Amino acid sequence: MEREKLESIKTTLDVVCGKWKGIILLELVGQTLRFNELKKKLPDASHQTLIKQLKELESDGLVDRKAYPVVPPKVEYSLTPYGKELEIMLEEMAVWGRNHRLKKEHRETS
Amino acid sequence: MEREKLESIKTTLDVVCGKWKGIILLELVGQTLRFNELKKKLPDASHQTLIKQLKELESDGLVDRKAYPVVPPKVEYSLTPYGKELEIMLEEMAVWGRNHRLKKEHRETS
DNA sequence: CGGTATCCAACGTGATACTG
DNA sequence: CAGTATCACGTTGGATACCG
Repeated sequence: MEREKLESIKTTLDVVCGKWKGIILLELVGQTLRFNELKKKLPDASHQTLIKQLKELESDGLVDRKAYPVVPPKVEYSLTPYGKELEIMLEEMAVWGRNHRLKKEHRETS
Repeated sequence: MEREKLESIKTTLDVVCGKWKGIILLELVGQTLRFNELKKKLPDASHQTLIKQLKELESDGLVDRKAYPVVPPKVEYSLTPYGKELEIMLEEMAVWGRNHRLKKEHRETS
């Protein structure tokens, strides 16, 4: 197995492996959301965990943060062109995860 | 965004997000390895961290563990048919991760 | 050779309170 | 509304030592 491939996988996992990052990215596919809208979609994520993860995603170049100089503040998050390239991978993850849960249920009821 | 899709992504991340899991899975694509062989391929992973992660992957149904009743012990790890379905996703992760690193280097040298 | 048992440090997540 | 600061806590990964 080529060394570079291994590194690439680690890199991807590093970027995507926050408790809510996969979901954040998926929510942002195809739409721009304000912080509060995003928060409503992730009711189980705490306020500043969400902020932290958004900041990490931003500094990794996946998410674009646009702050409007108004009162009260308004901040919009969206995917960068680059973050959009993750969509294929997210789809694959969704497909596999669905099967995994079905299989798990099957194991537990058999 | 459909609720089920979000759950599916979380499920997948739960399974794949160990420090070495992605790499372990990738190494096992297409080949069966003994514990020691695997260990040699992951020189930076500690002995029982590796064991822990293998156990988790096993209980998640991704990895098959085959122990031969011989002395000294011989244990072989391989992907289950089910684990093999991850291959597509791993490939996508490798592709994206490669781009990510290239972009990062570009940012840092510009 | 492969695995277990403890114990510990580091990190990620979350609760709460406060700011502009 | 969005973000920061501080602190507490659980989980994860790793070091060490020991077993079959």
